[in-house]
Amino acid sequence: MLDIHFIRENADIVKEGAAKKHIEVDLDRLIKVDDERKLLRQELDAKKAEQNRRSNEIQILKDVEREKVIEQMQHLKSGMAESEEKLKTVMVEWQQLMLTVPNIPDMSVPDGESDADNMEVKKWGEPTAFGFTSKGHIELMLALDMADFERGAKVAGFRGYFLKGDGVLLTNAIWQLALKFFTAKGFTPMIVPSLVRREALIGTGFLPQSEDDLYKVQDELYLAGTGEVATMGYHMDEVLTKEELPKKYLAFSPCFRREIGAHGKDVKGLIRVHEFYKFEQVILCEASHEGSVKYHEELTRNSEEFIELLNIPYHTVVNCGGDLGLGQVKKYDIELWVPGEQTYREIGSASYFHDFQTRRLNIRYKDAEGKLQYAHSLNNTAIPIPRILVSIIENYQQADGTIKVPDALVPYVGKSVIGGAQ
RNA sequence: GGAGGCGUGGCAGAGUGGUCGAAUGCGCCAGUUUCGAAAACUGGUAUGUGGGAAACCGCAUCGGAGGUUCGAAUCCUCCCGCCUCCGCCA
Repeated sequence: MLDIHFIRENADIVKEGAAKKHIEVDLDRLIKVDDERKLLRQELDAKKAEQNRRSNEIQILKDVEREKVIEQMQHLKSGMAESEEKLKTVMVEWQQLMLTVPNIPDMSVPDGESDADNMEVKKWGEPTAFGFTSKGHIELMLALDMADFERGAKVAGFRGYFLKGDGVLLTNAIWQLALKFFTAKGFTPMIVPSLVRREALIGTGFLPQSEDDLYKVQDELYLAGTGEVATMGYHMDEVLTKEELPKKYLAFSPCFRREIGAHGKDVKGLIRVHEFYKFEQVILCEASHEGSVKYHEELTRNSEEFIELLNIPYHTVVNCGGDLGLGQVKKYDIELWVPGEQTYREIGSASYFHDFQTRRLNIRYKDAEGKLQYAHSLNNTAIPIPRILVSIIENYQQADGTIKVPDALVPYVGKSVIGGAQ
């Protein structure tokens, strides 16, 4: 959410930003509704002031005088009820409109409509070359009994999967390495809820826009698509001290995505699934653009380093305006080489939000002057399971169908090759 | 799932219909004192919002949303959360 004062004073900038993101927003309507809101508010405040004044008089008055004033007050009251009703209607629309106003993308964000327009900013390693005919991760994993997709579909439906045997060992090894790596970077590990209330999803900017992407369960609870939701909700309605910032969390959680708009995409394998597990980096920092930019680069670099540790070719792209979410100011995607598809596939997204999320979540801190400020927030994937398995398995496959274990993972897997003679 | 209790400022804790935005204590900030500090004393210490150049003034906020009343922290309803006991359970 943006500050209404900011929106009013910078309507043109906000409109340009929305256009760059290809998000429709009716700012003129919002400003008109806001005018009405202010006017009604002032009217009502004046009436309440009158009411307060007269109520105090009533205490002192006696008998007939008192009865007279009370009668007058009853009149005033019915007039107020009308104003309140009007204001309530206006506020409903005001709230709805406010939630649709996107954050403004950074100047450095390129124009474009979709992920096809994202621009490469960094490339690391060369696409893996094989001296043999390489296989896809599905074939490899099935042959090594690391996963089961047929039974996955039988039990869990479309996009269901089981991880098995060395698939689980490999997963566990990645988690161990991630914990060690990211905690060494100063992140506090947390296991966070996936089952969350609506407030946390509105606060992070997933609702009301993306209702269709979320699983909703009974009792107005939702299954979050990322640990970011609960981790940001953690400090909801809190006032932090300047000294405890930045807060750096490494959140682990199961993640659930309906992938409603993705029917027919990535129908097989572990690239796109409804249920997965993710370590997520989340940062809350002081309210400065320079600080946000600094931490954004840091978050991105952390993930790049982790991938370099696994020694998988990747590139980093800066997302174009049309590929940015409502609250995001700027976003980098890190994409790993997938030999089976001869392309890079996203394994993580690093974004910063300025105070867009913290305004909605009411997360503040006291600055050096003792003034309350909304903190800034950022997040980036640390590592997603099982998607990361795709790139590891495909890039590390060997001619005999076995899979070499990346050096960094060997201590945690307990062997250097998956498959073949043990 | 059943029964009961509770939710007040940074914290502790009064307040059960009328100058209550809220006693008191602690904490915090400033001053006096001191070579300096501690102690003591004095004063100040919520947030949001509207108006105003400012001083200042209005409105709102005692978990949240409604309601009763001229007037609600206080009474009523629903919701959320916490605690205790019983039941169930990994």
